[in-house]
Amino acid sequence: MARSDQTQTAVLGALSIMPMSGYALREEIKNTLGHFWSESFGQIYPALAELQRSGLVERQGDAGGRSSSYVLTAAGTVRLRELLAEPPQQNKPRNGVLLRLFFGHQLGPEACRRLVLETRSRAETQLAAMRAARAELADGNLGENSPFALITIAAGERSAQATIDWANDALAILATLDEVPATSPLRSPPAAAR
Amino acid sequence: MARSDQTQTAVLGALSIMPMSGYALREEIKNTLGHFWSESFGQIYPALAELQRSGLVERQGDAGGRSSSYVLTAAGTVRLRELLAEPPQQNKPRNGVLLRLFFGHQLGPEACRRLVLETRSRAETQLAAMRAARAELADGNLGENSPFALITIAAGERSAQATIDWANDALAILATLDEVPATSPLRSPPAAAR
DNA sequence: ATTATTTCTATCTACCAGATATAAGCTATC
DNA sequence: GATAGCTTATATCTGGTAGATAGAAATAAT
Repeated sequence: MARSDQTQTAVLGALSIMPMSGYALREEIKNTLGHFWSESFGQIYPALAELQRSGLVERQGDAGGRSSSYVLTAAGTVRLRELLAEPPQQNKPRNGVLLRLFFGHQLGPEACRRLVLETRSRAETQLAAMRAARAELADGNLGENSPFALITIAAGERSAQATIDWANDALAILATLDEVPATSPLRSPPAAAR
Repeated sequence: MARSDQTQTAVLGALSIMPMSGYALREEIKNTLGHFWSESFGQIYPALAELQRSGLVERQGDAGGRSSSYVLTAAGTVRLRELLAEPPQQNKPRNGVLLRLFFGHQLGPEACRRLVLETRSRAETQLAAMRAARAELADGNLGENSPFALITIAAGERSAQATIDWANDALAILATLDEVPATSPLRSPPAAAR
């Protein structure tokens, strides 16, 4: 599955729920799929052009002018199912917090602590947002998509909770560090072992 | 923090542990930091060139020839601490599994189940790898870095466990779906609500 | 010694993320 | 009710990155 196909999948999927303009696509993806997916204009507009050329999508409303929205064609629906059936490609991990903590010996224990606390705080915010989304879903807004949306919300909750638990693990480990005064964090530490 | 600075941070950090060639850097980053960080040649070599120009890193061994390794200079160590102190930038989420499940109505319940099972299986593998890494760490390989490495391993464990728990949630939700026969997954479903 | 094969190192290209530009509606003030 | 300023909506542009590919050195095989 080529890289850009991933964007096509998201765009076709969103249009399968409701016709939208390119701008609206970005907004919807950000708001509804935001906690596990993201697209930028630079991906969406080329993808729409390509999809239109292939007849998977049609432009509706005053062309040339603005606020033209795109609609899924029958071929587009078929293509969407094909794309969804392909194996997902996982993106490369890049966790800036863990990178900093791995080199925590250079950064110093206090800064490490702050980093962990901030991360925990963000995770708590996300957990609250997921619970709110779950409550809103219970009011029955999404029709047939509801159980599937629930699955993605559950993922957000589990992930946020795991981050909170890990933060507490990390704080405990950092606390044991302080007991041994060891090297001052701002002076040159000895060359690392190995 | 510019984007390429992220790579500089990883490169300087790795070199702070031991001098290495560009190729070895890639290997080390993949093996040791692999579960939360990744770099490609296309990032590492330009970063090394830039770091050398700025005097943060020096080329050691037979220049011109091969197997030249890079060493951190004193200025490089200072720079590394600066970079580590900057706020981490979080990368955009792109979870292909959740994307597919969100549009599960188009994909069909059976394919969804398979997707979840595969994800759980991968998470179990990762959990085992993390536990092995923790055991190896207990044998005392990394010197002063040990507690920090432990923190990143704990993150891997928590994350893997969360994925496993979520997979079980998801399977339960999918099971309730089957009870209502609803629409056949391969025939055109009615337009989604909203 | 010479060729084949693997490993190590570096460059090159198509594509993406985010910033920036442009256009359309909306509000307020005269 | 006209016009200037402001906000929202839409599209393009550019620097930078990922992964593929090329090239060089060493090792192994014959």
